[in-house]
Amino acid sequence: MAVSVKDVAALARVSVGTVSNVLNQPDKVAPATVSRVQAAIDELGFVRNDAARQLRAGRSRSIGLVVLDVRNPFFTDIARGAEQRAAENNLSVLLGNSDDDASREASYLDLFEQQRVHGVLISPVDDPTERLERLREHGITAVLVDRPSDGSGFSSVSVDDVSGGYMAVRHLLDTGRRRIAFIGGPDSVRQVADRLSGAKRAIAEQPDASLELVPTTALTVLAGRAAGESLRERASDERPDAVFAANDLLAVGVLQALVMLGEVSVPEDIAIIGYDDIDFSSAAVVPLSSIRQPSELIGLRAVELLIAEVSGAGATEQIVFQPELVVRDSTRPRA
Amino acid sequence: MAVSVKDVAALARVSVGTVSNVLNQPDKVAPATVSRVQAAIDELGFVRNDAARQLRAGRSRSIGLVVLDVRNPFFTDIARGAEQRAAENNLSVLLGNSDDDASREASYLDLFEQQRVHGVLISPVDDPTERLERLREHGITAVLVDRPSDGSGFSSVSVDDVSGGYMAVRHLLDTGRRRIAFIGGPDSVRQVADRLSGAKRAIAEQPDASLELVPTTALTVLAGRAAGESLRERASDERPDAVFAANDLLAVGVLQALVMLGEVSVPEDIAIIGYDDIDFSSAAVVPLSSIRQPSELIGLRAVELLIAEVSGAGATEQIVFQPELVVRDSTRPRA
DNA sequence: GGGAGATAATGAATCGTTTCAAGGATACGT
DNA sequence: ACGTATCCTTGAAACGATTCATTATCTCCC
Repeated sequence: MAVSVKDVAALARVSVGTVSNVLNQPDKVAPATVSRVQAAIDELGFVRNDAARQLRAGRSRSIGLVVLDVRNPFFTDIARGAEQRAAENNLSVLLGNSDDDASREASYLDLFEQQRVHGVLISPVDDPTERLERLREHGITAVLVDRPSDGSGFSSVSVDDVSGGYMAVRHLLDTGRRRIAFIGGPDSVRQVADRLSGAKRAIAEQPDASLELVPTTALTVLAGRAAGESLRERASDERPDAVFAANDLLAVGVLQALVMLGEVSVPEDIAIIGYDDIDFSSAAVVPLSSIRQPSELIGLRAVELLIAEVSGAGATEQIVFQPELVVRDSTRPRA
Repeated sequence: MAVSVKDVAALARVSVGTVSNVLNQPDKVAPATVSRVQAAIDELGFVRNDAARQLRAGRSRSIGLVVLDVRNPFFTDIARGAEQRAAENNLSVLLGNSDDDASREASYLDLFEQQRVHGVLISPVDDPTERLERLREHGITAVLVDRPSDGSGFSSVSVDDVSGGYMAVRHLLDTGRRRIAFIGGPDSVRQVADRLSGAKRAIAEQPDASLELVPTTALTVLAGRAAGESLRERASDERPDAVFAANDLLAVGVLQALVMLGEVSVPEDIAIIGYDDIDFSSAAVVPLSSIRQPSELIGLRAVELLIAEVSGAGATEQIVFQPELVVRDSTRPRA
């Protein structure tokens, strides 16, 4: 049933070595032979066995990508960027979804290690240094995505989340808000912690402003809705006058909860700003202000760094993008 | 650098066969030996080489999944479902994104074939029968996802799109609309054609109703926005009074375009219903009515069918789910 | 004490490809 | 006619795990 180079070689009456050469370096083979072998390949419907190639090569032509949440368009955009650049280099991308769960993340890394992938791109849940060093010892390079490498000796492509957090809250303050709520969590997610820290810095510059923390257990629409409901249930004078959500999914959820029953209006009563600027932000009930990150570019660059590190001198590099404020209706100043 | 079973065997002073047995059937090995081998594995940091295993096994433990659009939450939900059931069976899922492009789809299938995947789940761009039959000849089973198999002899898990299209338009008619526009395309996408055909059937039941086609080139927010703008630019008496968009992404785009400038109001001037009921539908400018499909369940079932077909008698099975109407503000009847 | 039976461990063969040293054929220049 | 350079092709070794027929060791019982 399975057709191998041997069968092709037999039919074309050449050696297996020649078949392999036709496949990999046709210019080393006489034209007549090439076409004879090609004909045999077509006739038998031969398809290369990747496992055997990889075994010989010692490494696969796939890149493993582990993201925190496939349902977040920010990450699928990164994946698209990565995939594009990978394809240009004749590589493919294996997409793994850790769902913020360290054990799922670990099992993907195990899988990738067993597969002897070309390299790994990862937006880690916790501090991955130790695990990634083991990968490196085994000859697998890793590039951090959406997370700086903090001198841990890995290449990384990230966006300055502290600065993004600062921009978001600075914008809220500039438009006259003073009682800010930060909605996000868990803290263990680095991006959340950084955005919060930027937010705090902005608050510190404004003596009459205050920052309240509303923790969530996940960065999803659902968690946002829950947080939003907790705000809506408060007496109106105990509500914040602005919300900075740690990402757009949360912001969408918060928005939904606040506006649904018509008690609270956005942005009149409460302004909202999110993070990531996913496509849907502009299509929300009230178009959402947000902090934009160059997501596809992150994926592209990450693959580039990976390829450079694998094939080149092995030098690491850190890239940090600056985010960008996108203002929409949800943070319109009060009349 | 690379640690193989040989090294482990040497350190534990057993044969390679025994190491393999410890890995795969520890109960066949004396407890003392197991722990000695385990110790050696830990000390050396041995990691199995998947390529070698697969080569021997003749087939990998991955399932290839090709979807039409990773950015569409409907498909990532399917992927999540598939991944979950796969993981329970000690399989992993490779996610490929065809982006409605037949050549991308083909190159993923080539890749999966070279990888000798365990099986393929595919939501195909065109008619994949021929290609999938070649896969089958090579011993790779395929299950169609979000598409009935039409007697082509493959298992499939789909949702009755004709019925969904009918439900959508029937609902619009029931709420008093008569000049319906169907926005969607390209026709070559089977789901679009089926939903349209259901829509036509509903129209046929209502003599005073009319259906207009507004073709799009893709099923994305962007394409929807373009279509929506073309409607907005018309004189108000030439606009339809309801829109049925072939999926929610389109619907969101249409909504954006119509409502943005405030000229057209939804649902007063134009009602909108989408398809898929993605999370964002309920959070749109005007919460969108939609046709809900059990997306995660589709992924789960597809993997189940695949596993059954691969390991069992090879019998195929077709599953067809019925969609469900979800009514929200965007189709509220006019006062 | 010897044979039957159970239990463990062995090691060579195998999967399908790539690589590479070696060999063979051909043409060319002298 | 001979040496040499050029161009193709060959065939065996290697990658690393699994399998399985075989051998080794031990137990138990008559």
